[in-house]
Amino acid sequence: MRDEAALFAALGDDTRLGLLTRLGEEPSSIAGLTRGGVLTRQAVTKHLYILEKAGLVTCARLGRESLWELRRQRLEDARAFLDLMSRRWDDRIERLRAHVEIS
Amino acid sequence: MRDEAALFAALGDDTRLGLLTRLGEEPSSIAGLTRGGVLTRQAVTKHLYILEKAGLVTCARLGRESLWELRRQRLEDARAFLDLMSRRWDDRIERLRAHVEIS
DNA sequence: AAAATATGCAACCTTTTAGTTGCCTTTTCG
DNA sequence: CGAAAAGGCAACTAAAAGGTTGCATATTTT
Repeated sequence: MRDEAALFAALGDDTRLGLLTRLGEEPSSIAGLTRGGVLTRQAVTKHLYILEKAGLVTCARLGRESLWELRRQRLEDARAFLDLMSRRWDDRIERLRAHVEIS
Repeated sequence: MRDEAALFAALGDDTRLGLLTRLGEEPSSIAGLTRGGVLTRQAVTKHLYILEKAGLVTCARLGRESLWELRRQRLEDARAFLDLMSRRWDDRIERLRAHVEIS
């Protein structure tokens, strides 16, 4: 279960969140993601690899360019984990409250 | 809106996820969190500060010890952000599908 | 008051991370 | 074919992250 850390770590960077947001609009190539930004192509590439390793994006080669696409499922995974933590906390509060009411 | 990166970055570490999980069970002191682990007290302290800066925990001094507690709300914030991204992606897919059906 | 417990602060070290530059390969297009 | 466009790979740098040790301070506890 604790491979979630890598997932959150991948999300924990401004640049990468920006890339994810753009990929959320539409799949894009490295050159496309680089255009208009301040980073070099290689910097973008490295971030994409990190996102890929975390399972947040996939890449498909298409001729001379590679199309990167968001993997919604992985966002869901992260969300589920946070849900679980929240729920556990709520349960604990509930148990506490119940215990107080008894005594 | 893009202070979410710091939030996810705080979540993106095994040790911190572990601490959060323990704090999800019950509030605890630094010494308490250190006992039974492999890290030094100072390492734990640093992680707690990072979590605090990200808004994920709060600290209340109690005599000679400090009680750290999970802030459920902040988990919710992270979840909401992921929700938003997922939803945007879905909407886009939906738009695409609709467009294809028309043509 | 003295010993023990819980923490704070600061300096230091090592590994990762984020980015860069330079050069080489693969595709496409005029 | 030859130039332009899109990428891959590797080496290098600076800064941040994760940890440690050592020492000082505040609170209990006996």
